[in-house]
Amino acid sequence: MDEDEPLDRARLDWQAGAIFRPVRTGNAFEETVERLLQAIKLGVFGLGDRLPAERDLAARLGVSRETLREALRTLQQAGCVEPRRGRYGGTFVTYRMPAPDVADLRRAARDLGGALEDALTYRHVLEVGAAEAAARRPLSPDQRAHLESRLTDLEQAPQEQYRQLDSRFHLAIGELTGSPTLATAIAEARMRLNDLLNAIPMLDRNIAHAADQHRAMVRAILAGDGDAARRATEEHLAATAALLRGFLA
Amino acid sequence: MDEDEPLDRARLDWQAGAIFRPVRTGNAFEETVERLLQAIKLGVFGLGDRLPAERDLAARLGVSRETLREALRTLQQAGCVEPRRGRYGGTFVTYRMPAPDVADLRRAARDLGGALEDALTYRHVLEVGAAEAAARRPLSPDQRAHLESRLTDLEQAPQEQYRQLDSRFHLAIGELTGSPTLATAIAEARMRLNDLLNAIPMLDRNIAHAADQHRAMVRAILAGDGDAARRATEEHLAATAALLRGFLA
DNA sequence: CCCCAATGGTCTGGTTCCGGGCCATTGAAG
DNA sequence: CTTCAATGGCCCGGAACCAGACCATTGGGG
Repeated sequence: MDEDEPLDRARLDWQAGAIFRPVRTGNAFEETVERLLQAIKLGVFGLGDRLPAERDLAARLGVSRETLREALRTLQQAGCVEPRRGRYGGTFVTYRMPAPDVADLRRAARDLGGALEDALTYRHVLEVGAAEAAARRPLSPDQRAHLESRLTDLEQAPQEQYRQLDSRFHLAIGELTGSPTLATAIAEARMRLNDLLNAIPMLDRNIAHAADQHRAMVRAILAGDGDAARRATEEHLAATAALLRGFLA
Repeated sequence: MDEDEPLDRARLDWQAGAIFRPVRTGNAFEETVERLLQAIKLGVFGLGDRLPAERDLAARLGVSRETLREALRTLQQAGCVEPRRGRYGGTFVTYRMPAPDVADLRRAARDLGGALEDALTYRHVLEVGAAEAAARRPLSPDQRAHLESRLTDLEQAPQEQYRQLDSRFHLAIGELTGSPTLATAIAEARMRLNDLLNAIPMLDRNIAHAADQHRAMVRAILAGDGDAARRATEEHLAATAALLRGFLA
């Protein structure tokens, strides 16, 4: 046994995490809270927007209405959301993004721990690959217009909404790949880094730099130039990652 | 409202699938069966291998022992697995891969439906990105040896085990990125295509071609040449995808 | 002014799932 | 030969979760 154990251990560690990872991540309630919170923080729903009706939302999330309501109640108590009754009522977003704070950033990074490099690698592979895939795809006029509109939304964004519109821009590229799975994975990767990205102070110089890179990405994608799209995205993500590491150092 | 509705719909469809996807996919039992079956089909556990003990496995899968046992019972009835009691007992794999069959392939593809292109895109982005990421990373002697050993295992594989060792080779590249999330995603992407890939008849010519590509990938990764790793992987995946589409046409 | 449809708010019965304890079986070690 | 530890086999009480029905509130349309 003393000779076989190390081999078995190695074999399991090898990819036990990849195959034998948990089937169910904790309880449905917590998962639902997290999902809604991220939807709001990613800017899918902005301040004052109405969430889908409870019955509808519960069905989309594959969770019972009771569980969803418990999650909404939690968000309400946290001041993120506010229910209104009656016809044309609903659940409305009241969340306002807190001002960036380097202390928050360091704390968030500490919480992530070793998962930071993991998340950065994951995001890099997904977003670079998605940009290239989108560029190599024939895009409809609607799709082209949609991408450009996301870009102009972002460029005209008031500082308060910048992060959320930035997320929406990047998620839009994922959508253009035509692979729902890929789009979902990009959203998930971004969710993991979201608290970190949101905590980065916004300097005019960095925003201007990012805007150039965003434009380069869009140009390459619309031109159908996969290599250029990949390079532009690599550059953009590298800049963001460097910025992040800078504030953490 | 008649004017806002279309917008709301579009807004939701936009990425409702990405953010508001189901929190829980069906019941724990079915999910567990699927996971175990895929672990076996991906070759993580070969014929005659012993699975981790029930208590251990249940903990890894984040599921109760009863639920796991129900899943194992199902696999046993399907002839995939066989329990043995007593110390040094356990649950042993009895699954043998069925011979490739084009009819199976077409049926599996029909079951996937439109998700086929989705899965292929997803896999392409992940595996190409992973190969590049692995190449750009400093690899320990152990890691280099591990990759080479996976390659030689594959090259010396008896036909019966070829598919499973092929999966293990590709998953090993994911591991080399140092990103558990990425490795997991690669495993998941491969799982989706697994039934399809397993149903492809194995022709000597194709296997020889694949072997060349595998060697090129390993060479590039070990040489730290990210561009070459990416190109070699792109070529390999394109060939596989073309083969697949060929049998479906 | 009244009605109605859509929404959030509440309750209940039933199912799944979990946590943990206990038993039965087996083969290696002493 | 006996002991013992690790394993699969079994069972139960409680918690989580679900499906669905019903109530309360609201604002627009008739």
